[in-house]
Amino acid sequence: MKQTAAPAFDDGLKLSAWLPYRLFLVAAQVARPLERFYGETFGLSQAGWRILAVIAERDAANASEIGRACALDPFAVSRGIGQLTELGFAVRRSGKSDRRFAAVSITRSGRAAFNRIAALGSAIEARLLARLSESERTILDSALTRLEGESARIDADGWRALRDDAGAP
Amino acid sequence: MKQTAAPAFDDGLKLSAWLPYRLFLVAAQVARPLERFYGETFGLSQAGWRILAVIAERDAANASEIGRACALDPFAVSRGIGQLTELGFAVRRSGKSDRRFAAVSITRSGRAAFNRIAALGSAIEARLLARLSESERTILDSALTRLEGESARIDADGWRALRDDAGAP
DNA sequence: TGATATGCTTGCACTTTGCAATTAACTATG
DNA sequence: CATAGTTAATTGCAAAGTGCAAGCATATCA
Repeated sequence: MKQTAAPAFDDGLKLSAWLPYRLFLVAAQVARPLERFYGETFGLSQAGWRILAVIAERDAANASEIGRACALDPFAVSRGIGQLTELGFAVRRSGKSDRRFAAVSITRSGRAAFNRIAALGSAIEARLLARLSESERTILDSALTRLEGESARIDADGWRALRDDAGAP
Repeated sequence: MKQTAAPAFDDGLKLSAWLPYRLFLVAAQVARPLERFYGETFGLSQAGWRILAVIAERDAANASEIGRACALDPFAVSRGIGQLTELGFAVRRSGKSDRRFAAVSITRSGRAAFNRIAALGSAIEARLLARLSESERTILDSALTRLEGESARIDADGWRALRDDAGAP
């Protein structure tokens, strides 16, 4: 059968108006300059930065805690920690009671790097928040909390559950 | 110098409360099941899906229009179109007036695939929106419009501009 | 008719990712 | 106190994705 340009009707999904795409777009556009900065300056990957941010706020985390805190699978966490230790930004010591759990901590120079990256991160957030009113910020905050919960459920349920929602396409 | 676990103060950035990360998290969690679906079902990549969505709503787009519409660079667009044509979801014809511009159109089966993916996409969006009140949706919509604009500017300005904002870290 | 610019594509090196298999450490059981 | 089973983390490798230089076709200008 010859392939032809097809005139036809659509599901009404318009990419630029589809909520998940809009969220993605803001996140991606804003992440790019930051990523460039820590990539060029420290040779840090995205996963590395996320892990660095996690261990900057809790001391002696193990890999699965880190993974949970920044939505990375164990492989990515392991590699990210490897990168951070090579850069001298983190140290692994094996856990006290159970030595399967590596206790990962940030180093002095890791914290210095974190602070420099976080300063840019905060500047980005500030520029975004400057476009919102006080009440919009409050509403966005509480809405995002619910969206985080629902999106986690959607992810966990998988697409088969969605197909049933949608009336089995 | 020996690397040691470092007790110290921080920039206040907490990953889980940082707006860009929160937006990213929702977008990523929600994208995963959809990606799995179109990957397993059609062998489509993320870029492929975005392009498919774009050519589903405008007929005979050229590569740079597509790129602008879904935030992909020309390389990614070219490869994505390649994938779509291999799958029989799109056709390239060379443009009428200027033959450097290839006119890309969706095919009948491309539209069928789009409709099935879009049904899931709409189901996802519906589940997210169900967690918001009517007024929250309105506010989120208008807030996102401004955030999209600001994030595009942040991206365009690059990180050096941010450093100046932040007080030169 | 060059010379230059533009839109797009291709090839190639590099990085990231997904997954199976492995190691190491702990736990429960006969 | 073996030993079989579980859990946390790591490693190796193939596949997929990305970034960039160079290339090709077309168009425009001098």
